[in-house]
Amino acid sequence: MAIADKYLPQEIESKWYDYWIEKNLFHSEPDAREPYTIVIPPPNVTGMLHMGHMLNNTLQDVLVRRARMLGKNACWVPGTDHASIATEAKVVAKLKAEGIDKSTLTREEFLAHAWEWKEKHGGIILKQLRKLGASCDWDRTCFTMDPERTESVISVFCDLYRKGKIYRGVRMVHWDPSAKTALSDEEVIYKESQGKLYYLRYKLEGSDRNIIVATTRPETILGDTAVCLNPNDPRYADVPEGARVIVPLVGRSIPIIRDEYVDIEFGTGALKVTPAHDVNDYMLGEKYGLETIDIFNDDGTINDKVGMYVGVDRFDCRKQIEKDLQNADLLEKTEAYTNNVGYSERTGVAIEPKLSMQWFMSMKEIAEPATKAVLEDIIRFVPEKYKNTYRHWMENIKDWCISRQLWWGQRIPAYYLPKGGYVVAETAEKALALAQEKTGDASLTLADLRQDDDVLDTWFSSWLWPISVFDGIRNPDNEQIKYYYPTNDLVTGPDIIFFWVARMIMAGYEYRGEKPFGNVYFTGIVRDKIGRKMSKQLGNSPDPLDLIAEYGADGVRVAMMLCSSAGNDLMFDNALCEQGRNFGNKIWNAYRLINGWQVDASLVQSDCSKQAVAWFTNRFNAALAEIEEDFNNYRISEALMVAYKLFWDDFSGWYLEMIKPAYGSPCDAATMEATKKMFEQLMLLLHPFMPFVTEEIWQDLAERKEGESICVAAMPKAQATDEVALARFALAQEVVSAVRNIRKQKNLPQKEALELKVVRDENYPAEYEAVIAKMANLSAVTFVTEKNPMDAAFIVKTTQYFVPMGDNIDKEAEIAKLEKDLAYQQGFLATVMKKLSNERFVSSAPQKVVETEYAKKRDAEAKIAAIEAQLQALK
RNA sequence: GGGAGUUUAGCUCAGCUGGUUUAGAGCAUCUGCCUUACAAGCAGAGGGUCGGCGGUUCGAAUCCGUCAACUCCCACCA
Repeated sequence: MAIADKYLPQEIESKWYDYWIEKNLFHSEPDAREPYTIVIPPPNVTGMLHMGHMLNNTLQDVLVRRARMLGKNACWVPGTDHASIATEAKVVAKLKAEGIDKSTLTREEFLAHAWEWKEKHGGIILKQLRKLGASCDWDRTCFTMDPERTESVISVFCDLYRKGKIYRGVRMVHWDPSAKTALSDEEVIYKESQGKLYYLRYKLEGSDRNIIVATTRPETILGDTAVCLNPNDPRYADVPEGARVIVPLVGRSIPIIRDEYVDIEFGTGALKVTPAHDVNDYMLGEKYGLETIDIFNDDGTINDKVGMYVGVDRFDCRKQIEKDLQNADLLEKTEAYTNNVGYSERTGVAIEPKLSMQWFMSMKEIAEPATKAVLEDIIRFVPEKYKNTYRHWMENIKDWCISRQLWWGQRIPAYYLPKGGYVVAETAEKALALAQEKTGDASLTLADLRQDDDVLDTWFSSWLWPISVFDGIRNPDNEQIKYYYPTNDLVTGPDIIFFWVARMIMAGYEYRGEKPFGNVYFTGIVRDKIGRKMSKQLGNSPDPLDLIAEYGADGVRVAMMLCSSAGNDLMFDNALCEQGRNFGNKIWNAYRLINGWQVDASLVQSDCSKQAVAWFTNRFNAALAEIEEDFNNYRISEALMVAYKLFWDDFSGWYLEMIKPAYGSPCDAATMEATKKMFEQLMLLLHPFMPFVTEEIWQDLAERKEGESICVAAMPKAQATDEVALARFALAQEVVSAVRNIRKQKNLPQKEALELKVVRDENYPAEYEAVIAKMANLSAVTFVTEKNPMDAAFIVKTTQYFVPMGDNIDKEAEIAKLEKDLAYQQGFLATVMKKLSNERFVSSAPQKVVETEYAKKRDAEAKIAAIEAQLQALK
């Protein structure tokens, strides 16, 4: 197979993905190896890949591919989430567009449409992940609403019910009038909204006096059942006990109550109490036995309880009431007011607090082991700062409203009896048996039972995900769950720490007695380059598939990794994709270079090549150690940057240039072999980041058998490095740079070989002389003892070097340069001396630190002496 | 209202338990090169009183206090 001249990622990427799938390289089954498991955060089944997914799944793939190459049995389980509210909303909208109203359909008819929609759009996102190179075990693809997962969810519901952890009751819940369902606390997003504060006149009965009440929601006066004053408010001290007021417009007489809950400072110190539509009012209502008047229909329009504004939407009603109050002279004034309003996370409409019958799960007890696990680092959060957030939420956890008034989802397995009461069971048949037992009526039939209409919160199925994907709920002792659980890493966004992460931990301890994962890596939010969150409305989010088409998946992956440090938001810029693609191009061309060399077996390896091989081997190991350390700390972008520089600067910029034969000349066998070996190692190292280009080259580097792949090749392990040798080589690199600099300044062509003279001392890297000679294009290196006035000079560490310039020397410029350097060295020496002349520093600083200061002093002094000698020679 | 975090070069970020040349990287910028692997490149250069002020210390980007700006989370007093 020949490598193409031009790097065209699109041409290799789909080829290798197909190969990996065909050879079943991502499939995992339990075996003797150590498992490495990740479960994917399941995206919405009908969703499309966005930049957040891109980031998240690239990270997971890097971790999984690396683990696989480290010899672990890597298993990445993919799947999708049924996303009940979001999906149901989409289906309702689609039906509406076709002229079908959901309310005209039966549950079964609606679900048929929903499944059809799911079949049509479902799983597109998983196809898109393949383009990215995601090495998921596709045979294991799960869906939160497939039969296995559904059965698990229902069995957990029944189990928790039997344990007394699930109960049903009327509570004030967050109501979404668009989706017409209750939501959990976590599904409400509070946003500052510009509104008005309305001052309404409530006429005191049997008096001319008005009590002025300030409210942001005048339409709720329809549901007012009291006005509350603070008992310590002197302004109302004269209002008699048992006094009543008239609700404006409505004309209803309601009592005045007194409670210290009311803030004297706010508004007029008088609060209208609407127990059906405000959480705090509800509590007051409970305390004082007030009537509750629910004035809204499920869709947020006014109902017929009061007989006014019937059928009017809540926001239209507010406007109308304002006018009507004004006309009736019951509106004292209005003023601008900013307050926090809750909105539905899914549909975006303003939440209505509403009293309703819902199912809840008590959380306090189940939260305890889960809190402990994170605080004691049994589960490690990366970055650690999220431990605080987690702890705070867990320690103040509230009961979870798990019922939703929707159809798309797992239907609650509660069955109501004809004469009241209900039973909970996994199946209708079991429910019937229970019902017969409970009522003592053996004649009951299935038709007599009515199943609860509600479905469960989507998170009530995804919280089981790390267990349910291995069937660990239904078959707790099966081989799969025993082998793969607990999983290793979870990669997700901090925005779902409560929705999902916390609850999975709780489910893990409740149903496995063990953590669900060892580490949680929290990604940041993908923003555009000026820091705005990427959103559809702003149109600032690139389509990941377009990016892949333009830059290749490897390039986009590199882009994502380059700008992501754990827990920090990342400013994404297309320029990063360019950088990623350029890196692929660099790798490609480096390979083309060595691939083009002829090997002459009779050639003896040059000194330069020998030195190059030894050095790069050393350098590679140093980088490898760094990368291992970075991975241990989940510093993925730093690991990539180390590998990037290793390949670009050290390997391509230095090593290849050192061993490169003259144009048209062959390479010796030893160097060629070593180079190919190193190239292969580099490909292995880079493979988790750039799976496609590395596979293409790896396949070409040697004869491979059918079915072999870099995916399952062994990752190199760091060997000991010789730091001293690396430091000595760095000196040689400095010499080369200095000579190049002289060339540049004197405008000398690269092709013209120069002579280098050295005042040799212990800091001259003689062992790399051949390298210096080749890289700086030197005709000869000679040793001298002093400077010739016609030489250009430079110093590396303490060693003086000269390049004869003939008549090309610019004395003034040389002097200026040397004097600048001298000033710097003198300044530096001064700071060192300041420390050393401080007695307290010498006596209290550690010996080692003092010694390095003395070493700096010696170096600086030697350098200054050398510069001064050169200056003198010039003058 | 409570809590957490951030602030280092034009941009994005490293800098881990204070001492390793008077602060690093990548990108961008500038200069010179179309040198037969790569112009998606090569060679070189410039660029920061580490948000402000104060303190601890022999020594502070690093620890403490304080102020400022920004971000996020939680709570939800109409």
